[in-house]
Amino acid sequence: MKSKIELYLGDCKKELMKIPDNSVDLIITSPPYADQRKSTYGGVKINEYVDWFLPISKELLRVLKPTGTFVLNIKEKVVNGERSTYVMELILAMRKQGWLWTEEFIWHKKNCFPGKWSNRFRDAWERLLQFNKNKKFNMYQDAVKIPIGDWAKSRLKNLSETDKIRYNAKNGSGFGKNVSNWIGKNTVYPTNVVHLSTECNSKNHSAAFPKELPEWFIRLFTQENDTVLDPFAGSGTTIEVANKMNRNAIGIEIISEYYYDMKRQFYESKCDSLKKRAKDEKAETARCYSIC
Amino acid sequence: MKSKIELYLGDCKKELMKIPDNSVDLIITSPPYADQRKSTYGGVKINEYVDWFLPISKELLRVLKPTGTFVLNIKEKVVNGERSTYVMELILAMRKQGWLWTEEFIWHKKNCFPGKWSNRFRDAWERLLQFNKNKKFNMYQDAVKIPIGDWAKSRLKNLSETDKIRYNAKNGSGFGKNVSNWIGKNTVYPTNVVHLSTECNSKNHSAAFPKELPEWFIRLFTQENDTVLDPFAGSGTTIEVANKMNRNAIGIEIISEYYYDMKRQFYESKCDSLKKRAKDEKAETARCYSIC
DNA sequence: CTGCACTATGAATCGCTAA
DNA sequence: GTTAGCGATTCATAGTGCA
Repeated sequence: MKSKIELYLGDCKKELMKIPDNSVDLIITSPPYADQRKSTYGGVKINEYVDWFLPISKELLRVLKPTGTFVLNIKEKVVNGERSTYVMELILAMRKQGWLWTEEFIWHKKNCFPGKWSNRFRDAWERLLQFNKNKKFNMYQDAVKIPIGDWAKSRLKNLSETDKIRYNAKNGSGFGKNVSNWIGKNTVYPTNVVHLSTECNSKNHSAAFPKELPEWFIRLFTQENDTVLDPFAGSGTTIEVANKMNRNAIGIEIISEYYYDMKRQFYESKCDSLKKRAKDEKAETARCYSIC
Repeated sequence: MKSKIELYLGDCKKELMKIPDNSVDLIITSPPYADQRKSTYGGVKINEYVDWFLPISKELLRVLKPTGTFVLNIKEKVVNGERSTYVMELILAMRKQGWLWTEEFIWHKKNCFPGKWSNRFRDAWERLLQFNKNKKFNMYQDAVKIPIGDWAKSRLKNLSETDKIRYNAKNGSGFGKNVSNWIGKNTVYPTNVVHLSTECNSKNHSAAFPKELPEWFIRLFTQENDTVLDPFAGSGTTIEVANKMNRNAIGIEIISEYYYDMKRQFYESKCDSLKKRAKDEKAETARCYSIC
């Protein structure tokens, strides 16, 4: 089964209406932040941001499967020397709308934007807000396990007698451990702090969304042939990653330049792979060209 | 000039009234989180938390100098599968009270609490909310610069693959115990993500945060002989650090056991230092003992 | 005094059972 | 219905003691 790509050109509030109820497994997106990227998106004003986003999140709530997850990458900007509060207000409003605010992951940016100000340091993190429809949702934790820390190598080399049996914490918390369970273990589960670099090679689009970010959440919250939606697709990072991971991808983009860039990109890559296959199989390449 | 320690036993809402207006340069504290530490602090209920805290923050606003800073360490817990929203509601309420919410630092905990659940990962971060009275406040950024350059570069070059995955940007976020050693070397300003371990002391009461945390903010927001206040002093980590850094320290603690522990601790250390000095100067030690 | 082995434990969370 | 208590689960770090 081949995974599909669907692209829509237009305002996502309207385009989302074309998507059926309960059909998407993961929504992951980085909407235009308030009052930023004015030159491209026209800029949503800070005090209008919540009102602007709520109709969209309402549609997202409709199209998401009950077991699905919505990951919202956002960070409030500084206004008049203060962090503005629209993100917090948005969370409160979305909960009233019916969303569950399950978790807040932190994206710790390794190489954050340079700069120096007298009253603040560089901003090295963004919010990755996890919303769900139900308390029960799909999560595939084993898909994102990471290598165990170096401490384990020396720690697990020689086990004491107490290590081999269950050790119960003395503080009465009921917490204990059995270190010997860790023998042979090479990987552990990550935490809610995601630690990635920003990408410098972003093309025209100003969003610095490294591929690893959607990749991590796609692995965590979907399986193959599931459907991933990015209602602010931009240059199409999420769509590209989802497709490579054999997930069906739906992208909506309001700016026609980005939309056509995506079309070209995914056509071309599809074309390339057809060409390659055709060559490999020594089949006629003409058919490929006619498709492209 | 010798730095002073003032300790108060009692509810900080009342004890704060003894402190004059505009007299404190830095407030740094970690109040009991909602519904946590029940065994010691009785536990403040989530839906009463904002109402409980606002009278305290009102007093804090009064005692803080116009150029001063308030750093609040807090993190919301999970309730019914959702992150609770009381911290966000507190921020919104404190802004109405007159506070400026200048910044949110992230404390990325190196050794977070273990555990495994089907629907979430371990929580590895806490909020460090920075509030101010005015847009202009004292900030001594040079005091917290961290090293970069040949040392960091060569260190980074030789990382193994697993190290690369797990590497926690020492160049952007960490800060060590001997920052003074690095003066003269290549240094860079840190970011708004701080990366520290929780402390694993085997003392009677667990310190809420590692010494490096108040140390960092005291360096960043105060100079010698400034005044640091911790209205939830607990075992006295902040007080101890402030005193060692030659800042005047004010601590308030409601639990008499902790209060008397602090008294004893700071008496003893004062006594120890007097003893030492007396020995060094070959003066009579009897005077010291009479003080203790 | 350095290095290694080993101990202790930390603002946790979920699901079940009992009242 | 609702709440309160208990068992199970888990990783990385600092501190201590000894060679």
